[in-house]
Amino acid sequence: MQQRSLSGDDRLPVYQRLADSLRSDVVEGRLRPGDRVPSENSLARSYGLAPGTVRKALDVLVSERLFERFHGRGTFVRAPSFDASLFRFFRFQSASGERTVPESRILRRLVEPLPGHVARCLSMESGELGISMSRLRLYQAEPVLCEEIWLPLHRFEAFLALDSDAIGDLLYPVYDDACGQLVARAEEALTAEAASPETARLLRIEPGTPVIVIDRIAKGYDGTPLEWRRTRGRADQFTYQTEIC
Amino acid sequence: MQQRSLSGDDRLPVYQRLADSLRSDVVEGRLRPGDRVPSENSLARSYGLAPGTVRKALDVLVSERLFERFHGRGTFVRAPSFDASLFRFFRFQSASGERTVPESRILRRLVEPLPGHVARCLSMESGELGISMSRLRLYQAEPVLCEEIWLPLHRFEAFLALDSDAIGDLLYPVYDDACGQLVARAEEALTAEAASPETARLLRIEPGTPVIVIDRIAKGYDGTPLEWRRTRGRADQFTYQTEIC
DNA sequence: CTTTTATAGTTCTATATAGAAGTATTGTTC
DNA sequence: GAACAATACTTCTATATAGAACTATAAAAG
Repeated sequence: MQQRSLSGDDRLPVYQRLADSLRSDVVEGRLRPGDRVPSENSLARSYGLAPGTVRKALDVLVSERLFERFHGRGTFVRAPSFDASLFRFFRFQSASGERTVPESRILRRLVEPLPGHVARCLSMESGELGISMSRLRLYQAEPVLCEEIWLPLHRFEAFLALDSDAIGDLLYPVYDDACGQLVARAEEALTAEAASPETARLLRIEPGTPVIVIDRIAKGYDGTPLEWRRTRGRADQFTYQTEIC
Repeated sequence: MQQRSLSGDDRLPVYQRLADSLRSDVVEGRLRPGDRVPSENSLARSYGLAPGTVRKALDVLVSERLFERFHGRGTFVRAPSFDASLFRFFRFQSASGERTVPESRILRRLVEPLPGHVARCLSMESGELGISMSRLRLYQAEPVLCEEIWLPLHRFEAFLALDSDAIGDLLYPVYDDACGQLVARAEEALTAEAASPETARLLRIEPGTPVIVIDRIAKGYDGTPLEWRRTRGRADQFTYQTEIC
C-alpha cells in the first residue's frame, strides 16, 4: 500500500483533487470499465485522508456516472451504457413486449474522404480519409432504421480487415476489441425532416413522410471524437419522453 | 425553536426520513418556492440530530432540485423553471442572438367537455368540463408555435373571468396568482408528424411539411395534473441536443 | 452620507470514530 | 458433497467537532 499524494491546484478542496486523480486514472487507462476501485478505507490509508473525505470524492464520481457503488461489494468503474440513447424511443412493437437489439445489416463499407460537416465533428480536416458505412437495422425482418457512419481511418484501420459477418449487431464492442477504441459517452442531436427518396426506399415508406434524424458523436474517455453517426427512422414510431422541473 | 420528531417508517435511515419530512413541508404548502429553509444548525437542534445528518438530508433534496443552496446565504426552496422544456430547442433566429419569450396571442378560450385522451391525462372522466384554449406564439411578428391547452374547469374557474389582454406571455404565473394553482414539474413527450391543413395555415407552411409535436402534462407539488398542452412548431427550426453515457 | 470595519450568521470542508448492514469466502458440521 | 456458521471485507449511517469560506447586517470612522 504505497503512500500517494495529490497533484493539481492545491487551492481546490481535497475531495475534488482526489476525484480528479481517480478520474484521470480512468481517462489514462489505469482503471478500465468493470475494474474494482480500491476500497474507501484503503484509499484513505494510501492518500492519508479521513474516510469521510474519500467518500465525498467517490460521491462526486458516482454522480458523474463514472463509478458505481454496491453496498457490501465495492466500488467499480461503470461501463457506459447507451440505453439512454435517443433511439431507444423508437418503439419497435413486439408482440411479447420485450426489448431487443434490432438486427444489423451492413450495406456498404469503404474508405472515402470525409465530407466537411463530418470532419468538423471528428476534429479532422475535410478531405482526410475515413471509413464510411451504411447500415440497415431490421426488427422482425422489417427495416426500421437506416444509418450512415463515419470513422477516422487512422484509428480504425483494423476495422477494415474484419469480415462483414464477424461484426455483430453492436459496433462499440468491436471498436474496443479490434481497434482498442473505447467509447465512453456520446452527444446526440435530434431533429425531423421529410424522407428523401433514398431514405424512403430503405425504410419502405412514402417519400416526404416525416422521419426522425438523430446525429451522434461518440467520444472516448479523453474526449476524442471516435465516431460520427446519423440514424433515421419513421417519425410515427417515435416518442421521446422526459420530465422537467 | 420547538423540538420536532420524525414520523414515517423508522426502518428507514434518519436522513431519508428528514428529507421526507422537509419534502412534505413543500408539498403541503408550509414551504413555498423562494422561501428560506431553516439553517442546517437550527434544523439539527430542532430535530436533535447531528449537523452531518441534516446536511445529508439536504443533499438529497438539492439533488432532487427541490432545494438550492447558496454558500454563506442559506438554503431555499427552488422555484421550478421550465427553461429545460423541450421547446427551448426551437431556435427562433434572432439577429442579436438573445433568447426571449415568444409573444402570445390567445385565439380561442371556451368551456367544453374534455376529449377522452385529454381527460385520461388529467385524471378526469371523458365528458367532464374543461377550459379549452388555442394559442399562437409569435417571434418577431412571425408565427412559430401553435398550442392547444386544456385546464380542469373546477380548478381554474377564476381563469375564465380574466380579461384576455390581462394574460401575459407566460401562463403559469397567472395560474398561481388567479387560481392558486402552483405548477411544480411537467412531463413532456416529443414526436413529429406531417402538418395538417389547419396547422399549416397557422404556421404559414405547406401542408404535409414535418412538424414537431410536444405534449406536456403539468403537475402540482402533490402530483395532481393541472394542465394538458400540445405544442406544434416547424421541424426545420428544431434540434434537441443531449449527452448520454 | 459614504466608506470601512467588525460581527454574526450561513454553508462548506475536513477529521475522527463507531457501529450497522450487506456480500463473499472460508471453515465446519452433517 | 451440501448445508450451515464464522469471518473478513465492503459500503452505509450517524455522531461529534473544528475551522474555513462566504454573505449580510450592524457599528464605527471619516
